[in-house]
Parts: sequence; C-alpha cells; structure tokens
Amino acid sequence: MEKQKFYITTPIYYPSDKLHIGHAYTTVATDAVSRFKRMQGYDVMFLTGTDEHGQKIEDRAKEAGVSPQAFVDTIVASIKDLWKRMNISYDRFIRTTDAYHVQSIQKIFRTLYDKGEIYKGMYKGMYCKPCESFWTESQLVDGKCPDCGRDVYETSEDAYFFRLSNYTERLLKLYDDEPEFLQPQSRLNEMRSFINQGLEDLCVSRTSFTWGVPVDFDPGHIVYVWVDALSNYITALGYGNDKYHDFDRYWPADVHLMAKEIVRFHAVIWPALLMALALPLPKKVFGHGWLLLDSGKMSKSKGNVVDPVVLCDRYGVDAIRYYLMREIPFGHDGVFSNESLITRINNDLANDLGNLLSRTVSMITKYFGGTLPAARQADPLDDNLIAQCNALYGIVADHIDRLLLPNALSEIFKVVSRANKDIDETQPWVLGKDAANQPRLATVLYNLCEALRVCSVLLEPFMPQTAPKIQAAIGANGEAVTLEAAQFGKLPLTLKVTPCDALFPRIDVAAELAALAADAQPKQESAAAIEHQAEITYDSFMASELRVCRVVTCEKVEKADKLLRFTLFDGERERTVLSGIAQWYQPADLIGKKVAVVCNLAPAKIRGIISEGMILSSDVGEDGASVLFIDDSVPEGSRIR
RNA sequence: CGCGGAGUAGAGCAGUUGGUAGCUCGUCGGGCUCAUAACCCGGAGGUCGCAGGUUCAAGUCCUGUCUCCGCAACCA
Repeated sequence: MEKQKFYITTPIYYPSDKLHIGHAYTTVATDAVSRFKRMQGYDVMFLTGTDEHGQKIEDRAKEAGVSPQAFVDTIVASIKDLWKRMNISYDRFIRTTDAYHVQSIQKIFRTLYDKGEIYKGMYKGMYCKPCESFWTESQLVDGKCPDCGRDVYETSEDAYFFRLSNYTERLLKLYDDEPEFLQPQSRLNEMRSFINQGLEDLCVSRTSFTWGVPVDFDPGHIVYVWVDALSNYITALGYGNDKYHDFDRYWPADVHLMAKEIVRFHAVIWPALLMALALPLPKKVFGHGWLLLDSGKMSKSKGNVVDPVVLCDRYGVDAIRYYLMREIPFGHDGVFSNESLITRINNDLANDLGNLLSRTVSMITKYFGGTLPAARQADPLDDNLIAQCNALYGIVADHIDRLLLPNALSEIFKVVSRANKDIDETQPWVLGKDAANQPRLATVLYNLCEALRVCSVLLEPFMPQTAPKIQAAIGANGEAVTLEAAQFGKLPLTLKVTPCDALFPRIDVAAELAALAADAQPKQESAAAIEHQAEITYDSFMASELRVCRVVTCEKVEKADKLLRFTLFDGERERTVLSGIAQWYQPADLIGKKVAVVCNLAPAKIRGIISEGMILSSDVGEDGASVLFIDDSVPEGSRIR
C-alpha cells in the first residue's frame, strides 16, 4: 500500500537578523509533528525557508556595505546552522531568491494578471522622501514617518492590485464550511470579524525598491511580499517550475504552522490567492501564541531577544526543545523565563525521567549483573503501569494530531511518574534481599524498562537525542523502538542494560540564575549601540527655535491611545501642540509645568488637529518617554540654545 | 473608539457537551533508600474578577460591569 502523504510547513523567515527563540519555537513544533508523522509511516514533506526580498533587506545590506544577496546568504547560513544544531529534520529549504522560485512567481503573477485577478491601478499612500518608503495612514506615528519621524507627503504611484475584495463571501463560506481550516478557534473568530469589516483590494507590487522579483511584463515593478512569500508553499513543490515535481503529490498542505501575527495573511490572502489560481486550499492553518518575557514582548529593538544558540549551548538541545513544547500551551501566549526553564529541566528531565532511568539501570546491574533472568512472577500491582503504557500511544497520537503538543508530553510524563511510584510500591530493594524473590524482582525491573522504552519511543519526536540514549541503556533496538512497538512487552525477557551518564544533570538553580544575571550585564552595555546623526553646523542647529512654554491645558485626544493635546503659552500667544506621550503622563500632572518646545516646526495635522510645534522629551528605552521639564523660574518664551 | 484574548490556591496553568474545583512548581509534615540530596505519601492554601439572571444544579450558559494584554495590513 502506498504511504499517505503529510505536508507541513513553517513560515519562511525574514533574514534581516539572526533568528530568536520564537522562530525556534515554531520550527521545533513543526519538527516534532513531522518526526511523529514519519514514525507513523507517513510520507512527510516538511518545508521551511527564508523570505529574502524587500526594502528592509535592501536597507540592511546597504548599512552593512554588502550586496543584498551577500547579506542574506550570510544570515541564511546561520539559520541553517541553527536548524542543524537543533536537530530540525526539514525535508526542503526554500529561499525566495532561488531561481526556480523567482521563475514561478513571475509565472503566477502573469497568470493572475491574465485572468484579471490582478489589475493595474494607483497606489495612494503617504510617502517619506528620505526613506523612500510608502506608509498607510494607520502606520504613521503622529502623522510622521514611523522610521525617521519626518514629514510625509500624500502621493501615488502605479501599482498592481489583487482583487481581494471579490473573495469576501468565499472566505466567510470557507470558515463556515471548514471550521478546522483555521485554528485555534479564537483566531477564526478574529479573522471572521476582520473580514466582516470589509476587504479592500491588495496592492501586490512596488516600485519603491528593487530587491525582489521583477514583474516581467512591466519593468520597474517588483512583486510585493504577498505573492512572493506566500507562494513559497507551492513553488517549493515545483508549481510553475521544473526544479521539483512534487506538487501533485503533496499539495494541498496538511498544516501551515505559524505564530499568530501572520495568521491573517495565511487565512485571508493566501486562500484567496489559491482560489484565484483555482488550486485546492490547505487543510489547516494553525497560529500558535507568542513567547513573552518577564519584561514583556520580545523585540530586537528592546534588545531582550533570547538567542536559541546560547540556550542550546548551555542546556542542551533536547532540554530546550522539551521546555518549549511542554511549558507553553500551544496556541496561547506564554512566558519564557530562565527560572521556569531550569525548573522544568530539573524536575521533569533530571528528577523524573533521568533519575528513573538511572535507578532502574543501577538496580538491574546491582541485583542481576546487568542481565535479567527469564523467570517472571506477575502481581496485580503491575496492572496499572502496564495499562497506562498500552494506552499511551493512542492518547499521544490524538493530541499531536490536534497539535496539543504540551498535552502529549504531559501524558508521557504521567507514565514516567507512574513508573517512579511503582518502585515505591513494589520495593525492589526489599525483594533483592531474598533470592527466592528473583522472579518477582525481575518482573518489576522489566516493567520499568518497558515503561522507559514506551516513553522513549513517544518522546523521540520531541527529544531526538535523548530517546536513543534511553533505548541504548535498556538494550532496546530494532523493532522495539518503532511506534508500532509503543506498547507493553516488546523487550526480550533477558534484556541487558548498559549504564550511562546522567541524561540531564541537575542544575543548581541559585548558582545558575546568578551566572545568567552576571552574563547578561556586559551584554546590556554593548547592546546600547547609539545611532549617530551626521554632523551639523551651528547655524543649522540655531535654525531650530526652541522656547520655554507653559502648559495651559492638557487633555487626552479622543480615539487616540497615545496622543495628548496641549495648549501652550509661549510668551506671546497660545498654541496647540500634540504629543504622543499619553501612555506615560496624566494630563493633570502636566498642567502648569514648563516645557521645551520647538516653536518653528511646520504645523502638521494629526488626527484632524493641527499641531504647532513639538514638546521635547527623551526616549526612555524602547518604550518610554520622559518630558524635559524646565525650572518654573524661567519665564515663558525664553530661547533655549 | 473598533476587533480579539485573558482574569480559577503564593506563582504558572487545566477545566470537552453545566452535576461534589484539578495539575505543575513552591510551602509544611511524614515515608523510603534502588537512584542525579533524587523518589513516594499526606496536609495547608481558592466565596473560580465583580454584579445580576436562567436552572434542581454554573468556573462552565445569558446580561451587565471592572481590570489587564494583544491586534489594527508583513517583529515567530
């Protein structure tokens, strides 16, 4: 009988920086599922890769003084190293700069254009000239360029649009007909309400940068990320190219796995594109949650990203894989902390699993010289452990199919606990005192090995290095370590054990946390690289008219989270100024205070209000601001220089 | 303002179709000695954000309300 196929993907990651623990989280989860499916006998295609085009890469390459291609090549190499280190068993790695992908994208783009699904129109947006970037109204920060904070101009350019708006009904119908399509359920609710707000046609080309796939029938236009990146899931199978020929075999995907913030693209744009191409839709899109830190969300600019390489070096790959898959409910956000990581390693891996193996092997060595005799004597005391071992595979398989990965692990560890408890109940050290009890003692120890074997087989997708270590120690190999053998009684009665080192040495929590804290110190300082501006002249500085103003009134702007609206007295007149500091200041605390204001700043309209100036404040970290208050004795209107 | 999520023992979380409130860590006490000072048992600790409602019965359904978090067109 031909094997059933199973096609699973991670997103293709954006190589503008090294990857962090969140990317590893997505990828480890995908890997665990892939490994399990392979063990179940599926013909698995596990795809991952990198999304290498776009403005940001172009910019980063320029900063680094290398070509975009050289820039991404370096990062991609580090990504592949990371996956190798973490035992990621991907079957194929796609780069959007691969020639075959580029060829496919051009073909797809043209097909959509020929079908009338893509049309040429005008892209209207706010343009920042220094940054050469378009922004939508909602992306602007206080009406300014979110990158550089300068003024933007309303402008427009030729661009291609995908008729996304035509798919509103069909997408809603998809959600109704296939509730499994998008999981977890909460994401489906979110997408449904998003679509209900109305879909606009989607701009799918750009002319503002060149690092991308050119539209082959219209020079100057570059295919934008939607078509370029999302299509990787089919181009990697050979759709529209001759590099591969697996499309018929593997498409549609069984699971697209990703973090929640890109669910929208996979649950709205991607199916719409596939509908436009008249292709089958993926069976499932799953958006897992985020790894949060104690200090809040992880972000590059905050400098609090967690580097998976460092963690793996310090604690071992399997410990990290286990922690990621066990600690956080899949689909929800969860907090990542060194403390919980160490606690997990010590309690689950060292005390429960590692120590179970250690005590089992050592007793067999001590009482039987390492090889069990064949004679047995069963006892009703054993029934519970045996039953749990036999039920385990079904439970785990069910959880993994539903992507409840932490639940699968928790079930496996229930059996580990049960085995530890068995040792107390059967008291092998008592049995060992009387030679007449040997058959009974052999049974007890055999049962422990069986529990370890069944657990190790089911743990293998999660901990591919640890499982074989356990199996080697208890003399399990060949047929006995396959998924089919994940039930009680597959080891030979006269099994032989081989002592091994502790699977997971215990970590001294206090010492480790102290060491981590010490390590983190110097990093903080070096991470604070300051971006310097070009040198300016005295005159150009003096061009700014900075004056002391008194806050006359201050109130929060309706319907805006960040904005405060000030009336300031500058010594001559009152002026209205807006400032995006509402998150950090209460209006009442500011009234009457004296502040420094840029008075000759060109007025700008923000949220429909004209702001005449800017209140000076200093950034505090990535997310914070501190207004520069002037001493009350200084009169309003005083020049600051 | 809109949309989404969350508020359950000190901490972190489970609680499918409503029927005696659970798990992990921590804590306190006990047991055991094969083992990585590991393992096993037991105790303490919660009026399930708040207020109403439906019901014989609600953490679980309905209404209202408060607080926290996230999203609002590409940070996993």
